Amino acid sequence: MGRMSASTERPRSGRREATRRRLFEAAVDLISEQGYGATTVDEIAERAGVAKGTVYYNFGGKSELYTALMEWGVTRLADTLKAAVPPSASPGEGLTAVLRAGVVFIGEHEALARLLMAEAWRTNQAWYATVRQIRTEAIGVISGQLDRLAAEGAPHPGLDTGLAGSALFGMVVTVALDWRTLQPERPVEEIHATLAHMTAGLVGTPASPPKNV
Amino acid sequence: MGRMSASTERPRSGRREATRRRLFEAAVDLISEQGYGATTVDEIAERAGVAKGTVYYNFGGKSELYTALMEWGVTRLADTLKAAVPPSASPGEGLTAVLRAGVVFIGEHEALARLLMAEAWRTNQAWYATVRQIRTEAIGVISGQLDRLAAEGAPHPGLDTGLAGSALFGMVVTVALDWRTLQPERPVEEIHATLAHMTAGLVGTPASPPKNV
DNA sequence: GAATTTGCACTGACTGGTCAGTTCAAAAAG
DNA sequence: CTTTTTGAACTGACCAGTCAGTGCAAATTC
Repeated sequence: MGRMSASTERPRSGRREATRRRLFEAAVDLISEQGYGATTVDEIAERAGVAKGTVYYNFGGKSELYTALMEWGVTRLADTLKAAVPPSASPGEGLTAVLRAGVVFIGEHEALARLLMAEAWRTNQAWYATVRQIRTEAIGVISGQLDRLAAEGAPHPGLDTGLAGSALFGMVVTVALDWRTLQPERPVEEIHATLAHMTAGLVGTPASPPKNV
Repeated sequence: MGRMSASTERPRSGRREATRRRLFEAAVDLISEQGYGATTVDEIAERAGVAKGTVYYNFGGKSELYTALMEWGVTRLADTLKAAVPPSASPGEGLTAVLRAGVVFIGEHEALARLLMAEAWRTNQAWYATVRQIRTEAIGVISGQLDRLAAEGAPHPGLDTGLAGSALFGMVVTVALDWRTLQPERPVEEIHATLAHMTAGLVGTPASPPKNV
């Protein structure tokens, strides 16, 4: 009658969790560089400092590792974006905050961002549904701010906020990756300033008075 | 020693050219769906209606075929964008025209666009330099219009047009692929209208807020 | 509290299939 | 005659996935 280790609880030692994370990190680096097909399980295991069998023990197979990796990564992104909007923020401030958070996140998780852009479009892969769903979640955070803007009677009431959200998402990721790739020494602020310039028309900045339509 | 003809191209027999194009088209479809690593040379040859040996006769190997394919594809995109701007167009019109051309191109060459997005960020591959260079060319067409806008004293004179060009590029590709993937039945005009909405602030449209179609 | 059991987490040599690339004789096209 | 394509057989490297075995800490028993 010792401790009843209920089936629901597993705070065991955290070892497994740590192993998984090391595998994720190794896989993100390698796959973002080489692509999924060109990256071998042996490589991933070696980089993670783990035996090959461990991959199969933890995930069941290469593609399952990859699916889990995507889920892990995109969830982190979505959570970061969600957390970036203070509840008190105005719609315009909220949008700006989300975009900035996106740029910062990508600056810090470059490999993951490359992966997201590269593999998100492979419609017939096993992981496609997962990636798509969580990606939509991330975009939803952006679209949410756009909805609030629209509700307040922003410059463009007829805007398709879903599509516009995905547009801004693509814009942020592309700009951020170009930044990391071509001019990594530039400060984040400059990147974000450019994005702010470009979305000024949407927000209807007081600086450049919106000409009402 | 075989003689090297001075010209880089050898259009002598149209047959070879036709074979190459069929191989390109087959390869684009298959690789965009499955990825490079998962697509076999046998598959490509079969889809193209050609013998396996023909691939090796024409390209020398799988990776060379792929590099040539990339070059072929990205060049077509860049050329299309360049051709989309009428010499007489105002900067604002020019920008709108380029964005529309991008959306249309992607609508018509979906597989190619997927492939381009997937491989554009794989910095250490053999074909990276090629893709990057021509991608820059494509973005340059957009940035060129932005430069003209800036010269005319558009709303945001301090804008980094290079970065902004890549932002718009990413926006167009992302929106267009989302469109093809999630709501392919929507007419192009709606997609383009959303983009026009979003760039209205850049162009500083005094008289042409795009009407809903 | 020592001895034993349980089972989780991990290991790494091994296997069986897959596929890029080779080769070449011969047919078709030009 | 030359260029291009065919088709099929062959090889050898490579790699996803397997599985019998190790180590270890907590739980259980005596």
